Amino acid sequence: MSNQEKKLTPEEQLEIIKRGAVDIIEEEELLEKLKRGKPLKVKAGFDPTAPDLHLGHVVLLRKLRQFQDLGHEVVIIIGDFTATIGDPTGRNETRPPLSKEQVLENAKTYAQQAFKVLNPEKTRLVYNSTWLEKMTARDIVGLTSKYTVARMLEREDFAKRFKEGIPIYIHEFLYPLFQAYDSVAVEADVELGGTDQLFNLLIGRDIQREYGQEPQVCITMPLLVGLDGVRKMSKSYGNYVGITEEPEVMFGKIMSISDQLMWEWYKLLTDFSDEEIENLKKGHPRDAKLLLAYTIVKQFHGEEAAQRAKEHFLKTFSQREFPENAPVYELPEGQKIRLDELLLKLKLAPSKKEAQRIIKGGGLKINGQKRTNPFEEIEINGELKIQVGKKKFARVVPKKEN
RNA sequence: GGAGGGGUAGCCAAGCGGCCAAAGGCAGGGGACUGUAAAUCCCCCGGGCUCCGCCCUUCGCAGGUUCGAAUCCUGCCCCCUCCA
Repeated sequence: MSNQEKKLTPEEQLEIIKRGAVDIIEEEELLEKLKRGKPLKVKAGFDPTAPDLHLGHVVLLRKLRQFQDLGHEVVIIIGDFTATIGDPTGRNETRPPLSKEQVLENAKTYAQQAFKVLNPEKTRLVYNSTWLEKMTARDIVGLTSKYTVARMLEREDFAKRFKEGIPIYIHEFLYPLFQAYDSVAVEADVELGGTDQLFNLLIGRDIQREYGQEPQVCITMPLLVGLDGVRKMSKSYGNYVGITEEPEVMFGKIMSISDQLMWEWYKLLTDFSDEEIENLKKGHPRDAKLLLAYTIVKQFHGEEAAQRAKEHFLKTFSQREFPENAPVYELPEGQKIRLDELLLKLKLAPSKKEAQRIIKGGGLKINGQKRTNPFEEIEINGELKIQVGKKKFARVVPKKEN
């Protein structure tokens, strides 16, 4: 992504902003705002309950970065107030409210990660507790009196639950209102979110109007589908690629996505133009995927690391070489150990039972040789290159006794 | 406040006195095929024991009945629906 600021006409800016976006409400309003020539305040909210950003967040961050490159200001709202109250949906009971310290800590690492995409100089970080915590009961009543239950129930999720008699808690109505109030507090010109946020973003418009402000323009970005190819990328589904993950890991994860998904990722996570993508589609999908992985890893770890990760990948998986960076374990020379116990010890299996299953199933190779008897004993008297399945490796070296 | 339904392995969901470590599905793991893709096929999927068998822990929690309980009884906790 280029760093330089471009002076573009409002129409040209709009073209860039529209790229990849699902909804823009309203487009004319956005153009109007752009025409004024003043930097816009572009708001996006982040939930500081989990401190790790993944590629799903990056879709949004990239769009924000585009705004910055067009000369606008990004306001990141850290939802620390909501985080200390707990999860609104009531489904994840196991998400305990976070302490103030935790939230601040998370927010810090959050920002650090976000700045791998965003320009720090054009980013303002604000905590919504700053204003939400100061609200009195009277203020809250004031806020809630500006919206109706009927309108709340327009939200698909609420409507469905209402119809099916699944409980909706009162405070769940409060969350969208608080988020909307954030827009009032920062006087947002534009708010960005995932498509699942559309409803909440729209409430922001209404509430801003109620508070005498010009309504924000709402822009939604597609939700990035995760590694499983089905559900949206989320840490809790385990189908994510964290942006702080090791280059090799990141590369490998990206290589494992389906071909179908790959094109979506190209659109949402890279700067390749539509024509370039069309061209790639004509080649071998594997090569396109290698380029995708390389491009994304480069974004977060730099060119050199990306190159290294690619080579590592090719060696290990295409040429099936044993990776040099496999974890090394020392075991006393001469020790005899059963294969299932060895796997357990090397953390290549969660239990002895599982280790036995893997071995019986033909999933263990030692120095390139398949071993299928879990009860076989092996003597440690030389380096062992252990491979479990396709992805797990470890190296055992004998440790001489003194 | 009243009536009814339910809590089973990571999730969904059968089972309703022994043959239940508990059907089936999903997720997951291993193998084959490949491009560590998808699709497909095969195997596995609580833990432990050198293991064609045995032992331990598990069916909301705590007790009880029984030779024997996820299944029956009692109490408790939690969830849901309908009525008020």
